[in-house]
Amino acid sequence: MIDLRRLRDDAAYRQGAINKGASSDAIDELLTLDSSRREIQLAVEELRARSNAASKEIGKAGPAEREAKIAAAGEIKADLQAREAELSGASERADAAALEIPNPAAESSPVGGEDDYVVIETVGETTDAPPMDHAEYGEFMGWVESEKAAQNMGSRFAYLKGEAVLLEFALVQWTMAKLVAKGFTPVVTPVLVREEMMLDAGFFPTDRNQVYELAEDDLFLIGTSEVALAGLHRGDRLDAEALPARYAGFSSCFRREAGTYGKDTRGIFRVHQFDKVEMFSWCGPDGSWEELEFLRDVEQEILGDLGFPYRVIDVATGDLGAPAAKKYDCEVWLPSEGRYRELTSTSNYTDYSARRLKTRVKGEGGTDLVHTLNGTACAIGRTLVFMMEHCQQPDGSFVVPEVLRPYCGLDVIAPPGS
RNA sequence: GGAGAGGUGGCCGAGUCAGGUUGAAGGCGCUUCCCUGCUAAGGAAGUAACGGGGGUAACCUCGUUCGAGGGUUCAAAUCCCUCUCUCUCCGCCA
Repeated sequence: MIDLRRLRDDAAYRQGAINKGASSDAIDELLTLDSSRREIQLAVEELRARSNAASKEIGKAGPAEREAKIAAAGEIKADLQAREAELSGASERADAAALEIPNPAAESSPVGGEDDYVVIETVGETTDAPPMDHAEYGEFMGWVESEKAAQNMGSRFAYLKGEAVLLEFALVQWTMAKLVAKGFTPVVTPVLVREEMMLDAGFFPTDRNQVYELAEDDLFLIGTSEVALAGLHRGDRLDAEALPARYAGFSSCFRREAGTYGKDTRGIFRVHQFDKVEMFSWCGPDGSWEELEFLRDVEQEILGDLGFPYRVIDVATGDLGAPAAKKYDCEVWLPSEGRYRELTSTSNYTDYSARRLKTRVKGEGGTDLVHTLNGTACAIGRTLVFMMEHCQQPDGSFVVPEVLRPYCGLDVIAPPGS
C-alpha cells in the first residue's frame, strides 16, 4: 500500500507513481479523500472522548443522578454514531482509492512502457538455432509429454519424464545448496493461501484473474512462493541486527495464464504449473537498494554457471507491476526464437507490501516498516527449456552443465535409440 | 469428521460464570539509578503497539487495540453471534 503522507509531501514520490501510470487526478482524488477522512476522524475522536468520559461518569455516579447521566450519554452517542457512519464511508472510499495507486517507481527506473527498458549488461555470445527447438527436443528425448497432458488436464500442462526429472531435481538441489551457502534459509512453502495473504502480498486485487481459486475452501493457489514467503513475517517486529533476513523458497507455482491464448504455446515455456526456487529478503529501509543488487548478482551467477548467454534489463516504469519500485529482468537467449526471453526477475518492493504485512524493524529511532525484495533463483521448467536448446548437440545428445553433474549423476545424455 | 478446553502486553499469568476509575493485578525478562572489592543477592523507578491532532524538539494530547469480525449496552477483556487458530480425546490417514 502507498505511503499517503509521502504522497502528500514528497514530489518525487508522487512523480514515481505517475511514471507508473497513476493519473495525477487519481492521486489528487486519493489525497482529497484521505484529508476528508482525517477531518472526520478528528471529529469522531473528539465525540468519542466525550462519550467515554460520560460513560465513566455514570460508573461513578450515585443512584440519584444516574438516570439523567445515562440520558445525557445516550445523546452524545447518537451524535457519535452518525459521525461514525460518515467516517466508515469516507474511510472505505479512501482505502479503495489507495489500493489503486501503485508503488512509485524508483527515480532510477527508465520511464516508459514495456519496450522502454534499458539493457544494463549483456553476457555471453548469442547462438544459432539448434536442430530442434525445445518443444521438439523435449518430445524427442521423451522428456515432455504434452499430448496426454492436454487430454487429461487441458492445454498448458505437461508431464515431465525421464532424465528431465533428474535434471529438475538437480537444478533444485544445486540452487538450494548455493543459496544456503550464501546464508539463505531454505523453505518449502504451502501452495495454498488465504485471500488476505494474496492481498497483503500485493497480488490482489490486481492479479486476481491470474490466480486459481478453490472456492469451496476459500483458498488460492500461489503463482509464486513469494506470496507464502511474504507471510513468514507478517505482523512481526524484527530486530535490526537480524536483517537482511533471506529466504529461499521452493514450491510449485500455479498460473491461469488468462489472456495469453496463442502465446508461447509450444512446449513447456508457459504452463499452468511449474516449480521454482525463489529468493525473498526482508531488510531495513536503508539497505534495500544494495540488497536488490545482491539478488541480481545471485541471479547472474546462476545463469553464468549454467553457461547461458543472457542480458539484464532495467525494466521500464510502465512494466513494473503494482508493488515493485524497481525491477531487473534477466533474459536468456533462446536460439530457436532468435531473441532474449525472460527467465528470472528481481524486484524491490520497498515498503509497499510491508505496509500491509505490518512487518517492522526495531531500530534506535523507533520502528520502521521493513523493505521487501524478491527474485527468481531458478524457475525450473523454463530453465529446462533453455537448457534443451543450449545443451543440445548436433547429434541429438545432451551435455549436462558441469555444475549439475554432481546432483544428477549424468554428464552426456544420449538420444533415444542410439 | 465427532466431543471438549482455550487464545490477555517481550514472555508467563490473573481478571471473564455478578459488564463501569482495568491499558489491564502478580511474576519473569529488559532499561536506568542506588547499594556493592568483583559477581550473586538486594533496593528504587521505568518498560506495548498503531493511528489522528499540536510542537523545531524532548514531549503533550485524543483515539484504537485483551485471536479476527460483527452485535447488545450510556459503558464490553467480561454478555450474544460468526470466523479463525491452538490444545486434549475419539475417528481417519501419507
